[in-house]
Amino acid sequence: MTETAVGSTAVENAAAQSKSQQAYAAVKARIVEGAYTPGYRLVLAKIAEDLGFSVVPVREAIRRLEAEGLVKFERNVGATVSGIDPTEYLYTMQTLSIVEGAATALSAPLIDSVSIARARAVNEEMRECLEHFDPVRFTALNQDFHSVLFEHCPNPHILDLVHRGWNRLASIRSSTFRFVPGRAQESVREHEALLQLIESGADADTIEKAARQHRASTLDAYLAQAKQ
Amino acid sequence: MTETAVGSTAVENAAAQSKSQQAYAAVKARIVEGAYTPGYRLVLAKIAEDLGFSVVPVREAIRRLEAEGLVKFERNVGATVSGIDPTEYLYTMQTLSIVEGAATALSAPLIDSVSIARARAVNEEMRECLEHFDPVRFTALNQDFHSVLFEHCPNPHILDLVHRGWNRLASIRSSTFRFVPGRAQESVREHEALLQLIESGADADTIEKAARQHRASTLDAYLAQAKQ
DNA sequence: GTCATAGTTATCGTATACGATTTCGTACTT
DNA sequence: AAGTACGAAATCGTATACGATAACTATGAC
Repeated sequence: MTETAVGSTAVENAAAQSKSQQAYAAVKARIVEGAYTPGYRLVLAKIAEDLGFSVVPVREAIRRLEAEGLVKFERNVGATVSGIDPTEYLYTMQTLSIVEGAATALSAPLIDSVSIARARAVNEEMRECLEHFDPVRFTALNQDFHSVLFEHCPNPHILDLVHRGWNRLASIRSSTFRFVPGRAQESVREHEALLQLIESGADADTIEKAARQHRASTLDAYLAQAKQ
Repeated sequence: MTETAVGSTAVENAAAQSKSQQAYAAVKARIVEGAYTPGYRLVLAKIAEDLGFSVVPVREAIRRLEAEGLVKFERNVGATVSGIDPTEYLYTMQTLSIVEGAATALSAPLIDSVSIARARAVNEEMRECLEHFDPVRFTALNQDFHSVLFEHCPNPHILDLVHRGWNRLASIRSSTFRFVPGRAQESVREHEALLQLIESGADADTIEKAARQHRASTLDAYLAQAKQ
């Protein structure tokens, strides 16, 4: 756990990968880790040289990242790590609130008490992170928390959408969007409340609303701050 | 309206497109129109020859289609139009019900009476299609109906997810999944009910549930039939 | 007759090469 | 001094080429 890049295709374990896949994983990792920040110019020839192979597989990798929204690829101009745009952030968060809400509701009936306990442990760690002020770890743990809940999610498509959203948010990590004061504490509290709802066997609709609101609240906190 | 391939990037108007984009549009169109049916083997060299250019842009196009789920691309084996799998159908429909539900709820407050009237007209055409038994046109009109409702959707990301779902369904059009007896009539009725909800200014949650159920019912009808 | 194995063919994956386009810098004009 | 026009450098887009891999076919053994 606590990996950086999220998604089924992120790191296929073997060495028997195509260079195209390797390039995809490498560039994606750099974006998600923050080595390539938004606006960063992705020069194909340079990346190819860095990785030690030609531009063709790199192009394919970039195209794939483009399809996932992590990269903007403009004809005859080049590729850049995509956007800080507040509007884009709003879109992403709103979409995430919907797909996370659905994923949580669909997963809830399938979560056993062991998973609940693990999720609770992760949430405790998050609480500790707050004291030591470790936002990077906090974010990673936050993904872990929800990943535990989604472990038995019956719909991989929805899970994939969640992961895409997370990666997209990760790509803009160091920007102004994250970490509204006080929001993190609230987030930990909401996690606990969500766990109790799941434990109590609350109906799907209630759980979905709670999970959705959990994400939406972070967005609201940002919007409220941005307004000032 | 009543286009075949749906999505923002489907048909960039000019001739000044990259061959990669042309290839993408061409192959996508063939899939969505049903010329390439599921399982169809996409031989890169052959497609390249058909279109009159080399394999490199075709590969990029295929990669993009892969990212959208329309194509399965296996290393050293090749690309095929992706799947009829009932499970896949279930995933897609379930995901669609969620994103369409959200898109409808988000759009509802922004829909004016003119759009409502247009949607209603489309729905009337659908009713007529039922009498002449024109399922292809019915499906196209169905997309038109919802497209009218989504015209002012404030979140393009969600709209994009809707379009991807539609394209995915279109790619399996001629299979056993569509057109459960009686479902089409019900669908037309549900459209009218949905319009009345929107007109009456019902709250977001009610509209979302109705829109979600509209898609879910089609899935349920299929599942019930498949069980027999 | 069926299975295993070797050889052939088809197709993929990637490198290299080069024309096309954009961008940047410099010199020239007003 | 500011703006424009030209030229050079950087970078992209695509074609071609070829080694690598998998699928297919045919031949032989049991």
